[in-house]
Amino acid sequence: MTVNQNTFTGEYSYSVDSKGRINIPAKYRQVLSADNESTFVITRGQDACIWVYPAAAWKQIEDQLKHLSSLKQVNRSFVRSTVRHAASVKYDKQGRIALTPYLIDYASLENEVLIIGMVNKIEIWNPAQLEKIEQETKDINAAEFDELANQIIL
Amino acid sequence: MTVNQNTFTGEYSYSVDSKGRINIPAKYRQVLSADNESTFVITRGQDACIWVYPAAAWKQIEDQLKHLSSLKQVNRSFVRSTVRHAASVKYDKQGRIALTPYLIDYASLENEVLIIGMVNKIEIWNPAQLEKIEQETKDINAAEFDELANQIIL
DNA sequence: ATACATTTTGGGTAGTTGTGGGTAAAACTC
DNA sequence: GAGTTTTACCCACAACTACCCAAAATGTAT
Repeated sequence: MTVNQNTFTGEYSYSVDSKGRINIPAKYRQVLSADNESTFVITRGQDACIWVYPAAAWKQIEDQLKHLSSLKQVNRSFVRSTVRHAASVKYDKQGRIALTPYLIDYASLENEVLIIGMVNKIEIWNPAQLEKIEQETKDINAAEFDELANQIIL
Repeated sequence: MTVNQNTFTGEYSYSVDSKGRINIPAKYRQVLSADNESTFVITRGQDACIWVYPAAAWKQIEDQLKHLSSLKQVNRSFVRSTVRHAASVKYDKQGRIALTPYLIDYASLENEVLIIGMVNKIEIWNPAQLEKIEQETKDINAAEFDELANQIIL
């Protein structure tokens, strides 16, 4: 295969149907490696959006969480908050996954949504929410982007 | 089977019936490996909740406890508090397990409960109790959360 | 521009799941 | 040992989910 597997870029405008389902763009399904078995893990994003991981990538996160001892209070809280809203979802013959009511509510999704490739994961946004956040953080980001220049060479 | 065995994620709102029974979410039963023979071990959680382990995983915990020397007072207390209220329970044809009166009381369970996947185990909460604990520990955790998040790349 | 193929969207149906409750066997009490 | 309580197992129903079919929309090639 010529393209990078499990690597997502670009932006798509899709819709959530009355059953809470959403189509995974065909391009993303095509780059998903076979070992994921058509399965993604959806979870609560750090921003007001839904994060979608290839199942195999999420497994690595789980494996790390398994090594945190539950005797520590912080560890328990951390594992709980990370995993609590995660769900493993397989896409159907039409390429759709079912979102959970909680995540739809958390991301304030209505009919129209924006699907954005974030390299190793995918984000699902309410377009209005994204616009709002971009506006709010515009000034702050400008300064910090300079810092990043040290880490990433574009 | 395609998904990760004995690995639990997500959150479910279920109910405890008048006989003290609670349904194990179908997703959790499906990922339980065959060697557990439909059996979980329920025990007192570190927080005010019930911990539910796959039977095979609990066996490993017991093995670890065996290696704690009983000469130390702390060890004796710890072993006692961990094992004392543990019960092995097999789920019925409808997928329900019976909780013990002690554990129902310990976790202050009423009709409505929250079942949370914690990767290698399951937690059963009174929603109000969880909310309370999360509030109490929010500030304490903030700093350590960041540390953990840096180690585990989401 | 037209025909063909792929992709997205909408909806129907059969099977699964969660919940309540009934009954018989087992355990416990006096 | 008889009566009472508890436990284990079974059936039934309502709500939900997964799966399938089909139409609409979009993209591609000639």
